[in-house]
Parts: sequence; C-alpha cells; structure tokens
Amino acid sequence: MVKCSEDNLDKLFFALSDPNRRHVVTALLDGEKALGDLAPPFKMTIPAVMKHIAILENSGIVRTEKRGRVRYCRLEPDQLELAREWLADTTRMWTDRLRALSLYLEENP
Amino acid sequence: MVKCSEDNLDKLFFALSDPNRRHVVTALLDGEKALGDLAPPFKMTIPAVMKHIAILENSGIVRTEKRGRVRYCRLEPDQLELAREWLADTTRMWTDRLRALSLYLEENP
DNA sequence: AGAACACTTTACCATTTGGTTAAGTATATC
DNA sequence: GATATACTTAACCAAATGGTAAAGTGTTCT
Repeated sequence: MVKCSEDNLDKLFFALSDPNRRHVVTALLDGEKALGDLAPPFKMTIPAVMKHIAILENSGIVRTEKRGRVRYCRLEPDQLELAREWLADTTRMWTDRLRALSLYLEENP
Repeated sequence: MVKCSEDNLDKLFFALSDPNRRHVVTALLDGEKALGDLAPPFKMTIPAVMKHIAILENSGIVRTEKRGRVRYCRLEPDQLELAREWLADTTRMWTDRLRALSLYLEENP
C-alpha cells in the first residue's frame, strides 16, 4: 500500500475538484508551459491562474520553476503516480468489500 | 470511456477532499448506518455530520433513506464504480502521455 | 397522553475559495 | 538608460465551507 498521508489526500482531491485546475493539468500533459501561456485558454486573469497553480503545487501534482522572468509549470509524475496508486488501491478495497457485502446479502436475505 | 460530466467530477473530488467525509465512506463499507451512529466517532455535532452526508449524497457516493425516525446512509456502488473507472482511465492516460513524453525527451536531449 | 428519541431547521460565526483590479518588482530588449 | 515583459503582491469582494448552539418536527415507547 502506498504511503500517502491523510493531509496529502485532502490537498490532492481538493486540487482535482476544480474544473479549471483539471484543465491546467490536461494542458500540462504536453510538457511544461509558462504561467502566462496557461491563462488565455481560460477566461481568467493571471492572478487567478497563479492561485490555481499554487493550489496544484501545494498538492504536489505540479512543480514550478522560475527561469529568468518566466515561471514554468510542469506535472510532477511521482506525485501523480502516488495518487493513481492510492486511488486504485482504495477503490479496489471499496469494490471488494461491497462485493462481499452484496454476496452476503444474497445469501442471507 | 465512462461518461462522467465535469460537474460530477467536481462534486466527486470535492466530496473526497475532506478527511471526515472519507472516514464516513470507510464507516459505510460495513453496510448501512444510521445518521446518528456516524456522529460519535468524529468529534462533531449531528448537524455537522448532516452537512457532510448532504455533500456525499450530492456527489452520488452515498444514498440515504428515512425509515421511521431514523435516516439510514449507505454507499452507492454504481456511482463509486463510475468514479473508479473514470479515475483509472484518466490516470492511465496521464501516465501514458507522461511516459511518451519522457521517452521523447530521452531520444531528443 | 406524555416523554424520549432521532433527526431537521434556523441562525450564526470564522475561514477559505475563486475571482477581480491596481500597483510593484525583476528581467529582457532596444 | 528607457521601455516592454512577465510575473508578484496587495487589497478587496461575494459566495461557499465547516463548524456551532438552540429551537422545531415527526416517530416510537410506556
């Protein structure tokens, strides 16, 4: 089972709970992008994008780096993989227990 | 690919972004529980639990039903499975693209 | 009928979100 | 050196969260 603190999960799920942030993640699948390049597609001001990036960065999904006057944003594969594994494990556990429960209910109506 | 609207994902991820709500989900793995039985384990008042249940219910993860004076809460397997599938698909896509990207970067340093 | 139970609703509170505009800072470019 | 770029910061705002206490409603028990 992957180590993933409760707090990490809070931040992770919260980061993914906003459509603009999920779009940012999708946009970063092609590779790193400048912060300014992320704003135009969404009808948001730069400060708004910065806040979303900060939340994504705080969750560990995105990492940023400033080179010159440009801040580049990229996905952090490790954290993404951690998230994927936790989700796979947890949902498998859920479905397993639910399957056991429904079997039990079938046999003991 | 599973159909799962953007709005559903917002609600779903948001519902999972709170530790108390995840604990409620875990508690419901054993089967249905009365609303009042969910409050004591967490140091929360009943109205607080009700709000969390409302959010979980709105996300489709939990369904509730009132029998007599008791409101029973249970997990909604279908929605859970939808969520699991979406997460599996999406994270697979992420890792695939990231793998392709890292291969590309290896070949074009 | 009257009391006990299990929520529900209402009203309230501090904090966080998600967004804005406007002014400030650091880095390139001419 | 002056100017344009590309963020940053600050200040502000409406709405949503996550919680509380207290009063209200509908069921069940005796």
